[in-house]
Amino acid sequence: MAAGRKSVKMREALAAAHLYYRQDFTMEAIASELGVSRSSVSRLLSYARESGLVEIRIHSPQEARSRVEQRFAERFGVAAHVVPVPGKLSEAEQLERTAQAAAHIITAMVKPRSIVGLAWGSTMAAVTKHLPGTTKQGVQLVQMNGAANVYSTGLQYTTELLGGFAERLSAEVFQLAVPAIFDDPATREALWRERSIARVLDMQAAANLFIFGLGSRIGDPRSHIYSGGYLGADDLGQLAGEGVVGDCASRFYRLDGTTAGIPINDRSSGPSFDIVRRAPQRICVVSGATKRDSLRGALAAGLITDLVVDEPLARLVLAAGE
Amino acid sequence: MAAGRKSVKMREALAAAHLYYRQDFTMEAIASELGVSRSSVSRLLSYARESGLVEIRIHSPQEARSRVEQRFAERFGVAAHVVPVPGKLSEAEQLERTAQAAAHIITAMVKPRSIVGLAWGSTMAAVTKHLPGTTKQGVQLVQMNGAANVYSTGLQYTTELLGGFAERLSAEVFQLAVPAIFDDPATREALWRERSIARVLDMQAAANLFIFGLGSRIGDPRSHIYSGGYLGADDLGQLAGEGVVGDCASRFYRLDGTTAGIPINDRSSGPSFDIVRRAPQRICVVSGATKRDSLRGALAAGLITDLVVDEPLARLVLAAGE
DNA sequence: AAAGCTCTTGCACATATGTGCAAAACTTGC
DNA sequence: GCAAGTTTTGCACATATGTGCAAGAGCTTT
Repeated sequence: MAAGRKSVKMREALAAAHLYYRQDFTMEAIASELGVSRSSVSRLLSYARESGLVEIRIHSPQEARSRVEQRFAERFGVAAHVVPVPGKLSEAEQLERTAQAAAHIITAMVKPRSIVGLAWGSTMAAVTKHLPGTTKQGVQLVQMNGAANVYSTGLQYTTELLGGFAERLSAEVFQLAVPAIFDDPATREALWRERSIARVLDMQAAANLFIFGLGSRIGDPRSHIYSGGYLGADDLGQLAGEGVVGDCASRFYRLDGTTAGIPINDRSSGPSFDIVRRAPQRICVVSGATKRDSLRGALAAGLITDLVVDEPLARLVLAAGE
Repeated sequence: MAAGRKSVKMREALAAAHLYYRQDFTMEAIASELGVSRSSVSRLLSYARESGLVEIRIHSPQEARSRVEQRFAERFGVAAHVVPVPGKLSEAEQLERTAQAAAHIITAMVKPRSIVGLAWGSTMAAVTKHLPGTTKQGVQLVQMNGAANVYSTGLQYTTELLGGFAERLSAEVFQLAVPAIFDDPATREALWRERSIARVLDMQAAANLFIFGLGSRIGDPRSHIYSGGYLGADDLGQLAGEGVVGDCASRFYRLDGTTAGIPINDRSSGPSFDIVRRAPQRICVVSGATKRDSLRGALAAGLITDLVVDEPLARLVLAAGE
């Protein structure tokens, strides 16, 4: 009986965790108490941590909040979590660290029965890798923007991404199997009337937590949307002409946060910013200096309530606003 | 500047904790990143854990709740935390374990701006030793029952106990400097009208969390109240005659939870059970087989909402109720 | 400014912990 | 009921971590 085995493991892990973390037993002692080998105890404890049975949280007394975080609160009204990155680190390593911090912050913010909206993207993919497991009840996870493009349905990609996310949060998944950017706005309107799709859109509007990265400025090869066959050459020209600095869930915006008069948005599968702002908590994860203007625009648009950002980028944005 | 040093340490500990617990760095790596020696990092991390900067919590998914805990919920309507104790352990070691578990549960239940009522006793003394530090804001700690007796004012004892508790919770202390049991009920009435005392009594009534152990059956040398000069020989005879099985904050009760007609209660410094039951959460910590009937009585009196108990005692109580 | 004190640091060592590997236990499919 | 496949276990080793001690830094007192 597979389920039985699992629950035995869980109980043992729980017992081991108690003895180890609460009573400061050595693994050796736990081993003899549980009647298994020391290495099994080591593995049980790993399991307990990874599966979320044991949660380690770090409290920052507010005096310890960094200057930078305070200034984000004052200037933009967002709760910033600034991730320090030491010395010279590649952009990829910076992203990893930021994603790791974000994963824990997200886990702490998802409550039982939350409806969580998730915009796919490379940042979110990085976050997923670091999410610890939890045992929250009744969480629902909604995909915010489509991922199909000229070359692929994106199903593989989003299924993996959302699936990873959902597994860690033990959530139910609602996928949005449509193109990221439609060729014809009328197609979107038609699909949006399909009940199977409309149900997902309703859940988006009801989300109480929205988690997203930001597309960076045009031409950045690391943002999927600009390089993955989602946009034609004429589209890119149009975005440049309108002064677009980034996107959030496939919706494009300018440095001042406005979206009006950017035709591509009429073909986007992502939610309008009014829908986004309906969610009470909106966590943005963003890393890397190239995202400076994306972040400035998203802040101007009021998309963000909670920001996870690497320190250099945070400083850049503060400096740019002066 | 002492404050400055402390806050530097805190920031470093926080940074180290992030790198260690979030990013899985080795202490060696953290050391080179922070520019200190590896052993300092080890010490910083200890500090972070002890000071409550890092909190380790253990979640029990309810399927993992033990049979015993479920039966406590069904039979008595209390949330029991059963502490397993392996094989043969002395009563003192059992108490230590139970106290250690209780310390963590208590820490998790104290919220910012809580008013916490605390009944002194040997169980609480054991709990105090294991309380981790926290940085909660605006917690107030109220002594529920006096501790003076024929030989001592009890000030030393309660100051240490409450002080230890308060320090870990960064709470403000309200002591009740009166005898545990008055010789003359009129003295109590008079004192109770003193404004300095009345203020403490008001706080007791306003407590939202009440934490207490239980006095065990008469004659048990481990319960202070029966051996510390609090009660005369005639008092003890009276308690026995009335079928008293234990006390909570110096108030005595019978196996069925009743208190009516026990004259000593009129001279007790502790709160009436009606006052106790006013607190929405009432945590009882109790360990050791001799407390069986004390616990049964306290359960019958409805004093308990959350119970921390060692497994053998829990089983005894369940068996006795059948 | 020196002496005396306390608190912190790094070193070196003793333990404690993580992990690849082969054997064992257990599952599954026939 | 057996064989192939999968998972779990303990062993042995390599690392990682905790801690007593002596030296150093920082602060206080004279």
